[in-house]
Amino acid sequence: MTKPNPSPELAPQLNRAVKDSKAPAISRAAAVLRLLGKSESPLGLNLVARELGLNPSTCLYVLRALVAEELVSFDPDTKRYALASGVLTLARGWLQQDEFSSLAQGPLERLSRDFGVTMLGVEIFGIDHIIAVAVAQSGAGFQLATQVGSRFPALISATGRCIAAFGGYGEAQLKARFDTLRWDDPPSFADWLSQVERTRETGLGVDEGNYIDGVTVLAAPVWRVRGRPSHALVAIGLSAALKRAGLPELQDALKAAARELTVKLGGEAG
Amino acid sequence: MTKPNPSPELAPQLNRAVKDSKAPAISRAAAVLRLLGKSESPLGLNLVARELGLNPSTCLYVLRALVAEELVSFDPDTKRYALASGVLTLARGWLQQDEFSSLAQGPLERLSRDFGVTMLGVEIFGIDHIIAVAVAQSGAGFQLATQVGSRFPALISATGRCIAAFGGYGEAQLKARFDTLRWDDPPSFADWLSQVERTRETGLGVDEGNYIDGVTVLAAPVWRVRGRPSHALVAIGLSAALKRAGLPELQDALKAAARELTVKLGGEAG
DNA sequence: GAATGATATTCAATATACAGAATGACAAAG
DNA sequence: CTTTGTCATTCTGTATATTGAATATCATTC
Repeated sequence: MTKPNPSPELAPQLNRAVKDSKAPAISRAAAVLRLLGKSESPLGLNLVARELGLNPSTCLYVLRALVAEELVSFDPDTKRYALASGVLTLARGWLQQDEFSSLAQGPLERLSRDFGVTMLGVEIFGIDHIIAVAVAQSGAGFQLATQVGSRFPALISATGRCIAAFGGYGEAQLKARFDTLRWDDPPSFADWLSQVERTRETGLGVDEGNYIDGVTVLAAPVWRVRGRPSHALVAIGLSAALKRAGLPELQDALKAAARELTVKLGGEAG
Repeated sequence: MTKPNPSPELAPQLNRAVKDSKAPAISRAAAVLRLLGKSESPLGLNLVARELGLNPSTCLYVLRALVAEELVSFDPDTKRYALASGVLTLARGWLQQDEFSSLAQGPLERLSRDFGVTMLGVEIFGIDHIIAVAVAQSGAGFQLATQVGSRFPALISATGRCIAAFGGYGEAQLKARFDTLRWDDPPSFADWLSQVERTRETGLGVDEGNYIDGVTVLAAPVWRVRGRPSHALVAIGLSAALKRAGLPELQDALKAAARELTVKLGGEAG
């Protein structure tokens, strides 16, 4: 007889992390922070505890400690917990240290302004995922808002073509990942592979409305070390607007910026 | 006989946090994250332990747990630890939830573009400090770079005039804080008070080269609830360039944007 | 190549963080 | 007004996270 399990839980993965760790409280704290970060609204103690499979008592102490560290805010009236701006201060420390994000910010803003597109600098974590580490919005017209810290599957959209083209992964491995992706208008694996091949030739990943309907995404790889790209520069704009703004010019400018960054980071393409 | 204390330490405050906490590991983890965030470069285990007054052994487990949670990165060759991009993902969760930062981003980008200035949205934490929670850079010309998460003393610069003007703090309290501030060109307390008075009349904080030589800063308060301002919109630009761009127009636009945000947040000035 | 000093890491005893039960606090339903 | 249910919080014994010493690893110097 197992216990009734009234709501879906993130417990299993957390339990694995807690087991064999010499500092389980930290795993729990991280899980709580992530849960609060995902949530739309502040959460009560029991909800957090249930969701993570924690003992409410333990969970209370975790939350109290996080509140004391100003990573979590607590509303005494509603007894609800939410992320506090302390997490921003941590993020700032990372941003300052990260060479890529520091170097990329300027070029991203220039491209964003010149072509009226949203620009991202992303860090590539193997074949698994990418994270937006620098953002520049055009400010004009529609905004395709993405925030720093946003996480995407590695093989999605234009960056995905770059990672597939230059990451040195086997076709079987790519296929397995590819099949898990969600697109507005999914390309066939064969089509996608030929686009990847094109990316290998041109040095530029292109996604024309596959990922998001009516939106064109371009991505140019950046190398910190030889081997596989560590980052990418990404341009995002409405397909119609991009044609007007001069797609070829943007493509060239994007590739040039990526090349320049690769040099500054001491890397080398290929 | 106390132990020799070869290097300055952050230990005391951490020890206080650890005492009486039911989750000391979390306090330690937070301290480690902050230390790594402040550091220019990756740090070794012993350095971290010494700086925080932790047992190296304990510190190792803390760092391992943080690495497992992808909040800290570890270079096996150099055995150095640094913040990892996981902290960005946490920050993103906060940004998404925070009503002010979501609502402010658009207006900030518009003002930044229209007037060629760096724009900040800051959250006010009483008389103690403020944190930049939204940033828009002009991209053109010199950049006065400030990152999301940056922390400043509450009473400094233009925002300081707003907080002093509308925070309802006593003069003695203000004086005490004021005396701790560092400016490029410090105003006298009397001068500063009269500027605060002006801010109370005009609804706009102005700092002309006090905080940073040659740089003018404007700040307009935003109210989430009646009482004292919860946030502010800040414009930063080279004094010379701002005069050319049309300072009065920027002042009006800034105040208008702040008023609009106050309404959207359901607040009320005063 | 041995010795020194600095690291990082493991290990075993013990102070204590944690789980579970019990108690308060509060709101909604009867 | 009482009951019922949910939620937050306190309390207590015990499994275990923490500690400090011991060990391992690696440069650096002699």
